[in-house]
Amino acid sequence: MPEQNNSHLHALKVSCSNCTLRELCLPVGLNRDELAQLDAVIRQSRRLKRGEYMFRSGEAFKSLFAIRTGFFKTCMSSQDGREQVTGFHMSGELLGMDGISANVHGCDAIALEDSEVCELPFSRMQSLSRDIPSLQHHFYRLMSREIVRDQSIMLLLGNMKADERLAAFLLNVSSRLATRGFAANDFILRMSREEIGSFLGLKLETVSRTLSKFQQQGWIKVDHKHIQLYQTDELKNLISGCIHAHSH
Amino acid sequence: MPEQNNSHLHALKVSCSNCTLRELCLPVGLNRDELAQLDAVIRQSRRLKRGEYMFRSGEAFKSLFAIRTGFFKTCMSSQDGREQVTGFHMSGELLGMDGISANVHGCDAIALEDSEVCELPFSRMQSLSRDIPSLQHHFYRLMSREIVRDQSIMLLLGNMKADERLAAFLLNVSSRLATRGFAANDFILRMSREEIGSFLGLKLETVSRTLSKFQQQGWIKVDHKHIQLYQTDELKNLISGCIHAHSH
DNA sequence: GGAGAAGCTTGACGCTTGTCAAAGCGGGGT
DNA sequence: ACCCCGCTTTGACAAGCGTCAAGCTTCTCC
Repeated sequence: MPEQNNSHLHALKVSCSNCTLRELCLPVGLNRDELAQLDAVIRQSRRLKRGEYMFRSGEAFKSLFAIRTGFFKTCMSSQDGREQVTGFHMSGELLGMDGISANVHGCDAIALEDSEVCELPFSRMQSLSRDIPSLQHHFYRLMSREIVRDQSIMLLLGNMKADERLAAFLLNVSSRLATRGFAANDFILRMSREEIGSFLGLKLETVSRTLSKFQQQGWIKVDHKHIQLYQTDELKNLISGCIHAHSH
Repeated sequence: MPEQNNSHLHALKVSCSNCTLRELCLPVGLNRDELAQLDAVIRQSRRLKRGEYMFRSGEAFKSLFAIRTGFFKTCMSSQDGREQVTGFHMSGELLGMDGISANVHGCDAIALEDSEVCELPFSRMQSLSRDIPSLQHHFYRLMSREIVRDQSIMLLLGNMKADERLAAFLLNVSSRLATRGFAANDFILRMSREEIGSFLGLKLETVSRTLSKFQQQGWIKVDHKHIQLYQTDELKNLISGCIHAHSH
């Protein structure tokens, strides 16, 4: 249900100009000189092992982080210990935008596999985006995209049943992997059943049961974290009714 | 649960410079000349009657809208007709930021009472914010605030029980009204039970029953849309466990 | 002012999902 | 290589919320 297009690459195109290279940035419309300025701002990338924090809720906000490689979850925790996963994030995505409003990070970002990120000091990106209009516009669009993503998750949590949520989740993961050149119908989940459940507003047992149900119906194959999608049409059918429709 | 501070006034301070006046803008740090530029960009305000659309999902995105007076809901509708309310919005709040990413509005915005809005043509705000750094920063913060708000609603929809959701909702409305100088413990709801339920991921009957339950316990008084809060402490107790806590 | 529609409340019932429990499997670390 | 711990699966049961239905109040429009 959340973004099923290839647009997350835009973040990659900006963030990895000093590594994954020039041509990735061109779509943003930067010239050679502007690229050099951008390179100068991006800090050396940081490597994180599985389980490490990219940032924590409550920490001072100084930078945005772009995922170069790897996989992350973001989550908030409540006073009584419950934690809610607010998103799963793959290469090319930009994290930390919720920290801008109060100059404090609003969630934890934790690596679910060994990962590599670029740090973008926000104040310098801000002044740079004054000089490079297309960069400014790009940032507005990225933040807007995050708003759209969050709202489609609100729709999922507010309207959909357990099997619809799982179907939407699997299709979302599948399409995002495909965008990055991985197999769309055969992948390894990097997160636990509990983390999936937390993200989808379900208990881990419900996640497990629903996956088993999908398997019994021949729609997917589940081997622990290894998922294969056999009949994506059936999954799409499940959520066809609850998908967002423009009114015109 | 969503924003319980006075920061929504920031949008007002920007948007209403040509009406609600100068001093409201100063906190953003604009000088006389910059204010004049801003005034020139803001279009004459528009009046809307109850039930009218400020914008519709699918329409071309050209402007953001600041609510000067009145009350709005934003909602998305799915193909099978179900609609989900994604937010309720009061004076001073800025709407339409989800349209930036795709140049298309992503939700409907509908007046729940006669209202008045300022239109901010986005491309002109964008170029103006290049010349006025504090305005640029202000916009980033407003968008970030929207992300934070959406994520706290995700937390509500993913983790909380019906009575916790209602308590969080009532306290949120109360605090936002107080911020605007209205009574915090005695107010008229502008939306129906069904709209509340849609926003909170509940059915209207559950909303009604839960309000009745609160009333039986002496915590509130319900007379249709007229709500009085008698024991906000009890409501706060309900949600104290599920409120967001920084990890440090 | 009256009639109809829309919104609200309340009850009875059932389904979906959460809770508790037990057992199996797999993976990571020593 | 082995062991232990954590993750997953599955079952039985309970509860919370949704569904259906009826009756009531309030608002709107003529």
